[in-house]
Amino acid sequence: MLRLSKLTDYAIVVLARLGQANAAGRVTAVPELALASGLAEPTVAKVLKILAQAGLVEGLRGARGGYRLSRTLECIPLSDVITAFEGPIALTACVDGAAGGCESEGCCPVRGRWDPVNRAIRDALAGVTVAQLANTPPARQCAAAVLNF
Amino acid sequence: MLRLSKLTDYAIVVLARLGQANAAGRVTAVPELALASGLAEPTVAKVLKILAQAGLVEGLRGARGGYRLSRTLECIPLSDVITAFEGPIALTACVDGAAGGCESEGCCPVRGRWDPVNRAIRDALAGVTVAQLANTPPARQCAAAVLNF
DNA sequence: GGAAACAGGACGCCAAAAGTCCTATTTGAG
DNA sequence: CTCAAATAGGACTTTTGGCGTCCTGTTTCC
Repeated sequence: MLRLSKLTDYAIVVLARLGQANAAGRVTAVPELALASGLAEPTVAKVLKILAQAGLVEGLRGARGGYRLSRTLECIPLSDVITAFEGPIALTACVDGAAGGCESEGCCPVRGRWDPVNRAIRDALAGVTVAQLANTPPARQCAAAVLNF
Repeated sequence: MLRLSKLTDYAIVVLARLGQANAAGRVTAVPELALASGLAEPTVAKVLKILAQAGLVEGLRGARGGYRLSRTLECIPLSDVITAFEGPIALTACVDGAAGGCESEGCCPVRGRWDPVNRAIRDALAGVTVAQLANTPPARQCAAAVLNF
């Protein structure tokens, strides 16, 4: 439905919470984040693992461990979060170089013409930071194109 | 996955074919469209029914009936097609006035802040016409904002 | 009157998402 | 040195929604 998956949605919320806590220099663990976000612990854990694999957060193992932001929320564009959970941002499967996937590739009247559209969506999502989505008070701004908020 | 549904994808292809045929003043029926599109007849029929309900095409019943475009492809923005098949364009369920859907509504740190993002996506999709996606030779242009193609 | 074609809905299958859980590994504290 | 806390990684089950198909009714031309 042109909707983000729930995990992606959760990720934004979790990142927002992490931003609040980490701004105070603290490291936050899963139980605390789950409580603050109103989500189930296993779900939050799953979200954080994916965020860690994408390099958006840093996991600190061992007792007194937890998670920490790799960059400030101002430096995390929405497109990065979405890509981590949903893969490359493209409205159709037949993106640029993807050949062979479509059976009617030869006669498709829209072949190759989705690329500008996908680029527009990507640009729009790259122009919004997680900080703008969270209620984060304006901290130091990143060098990023900013959407007309 | 931030992907269009297959039906939406088919719809663009079918509209493109309809544009070619209708430019010659003809009315096209389901079997012919299915053949030209390389899709199964029941699928094409389903697509056309939805397009007709959305007012994008006009169904002519009875023998020698078929489908005809309600407007030229230049006047059909991509957003109209997507809305017909996927509902309102919004990345999250908690859009503007939608209250009560989210259980953690009260404490959500991103509450209400998705709206500008959704608007940006909508604008981007409204700026592309089906004619631009199809290989349609440039006909008379509609009064529509056009994406940087 | 009959055939061709759309209108509208209902049904079943399947794939992907979503949520949960288990085990291994790491690390700090006592 | 041992234990507990916490992440890493994967596997598994349930559920949801897309997708394709089909059936019945209605309309219209020949």
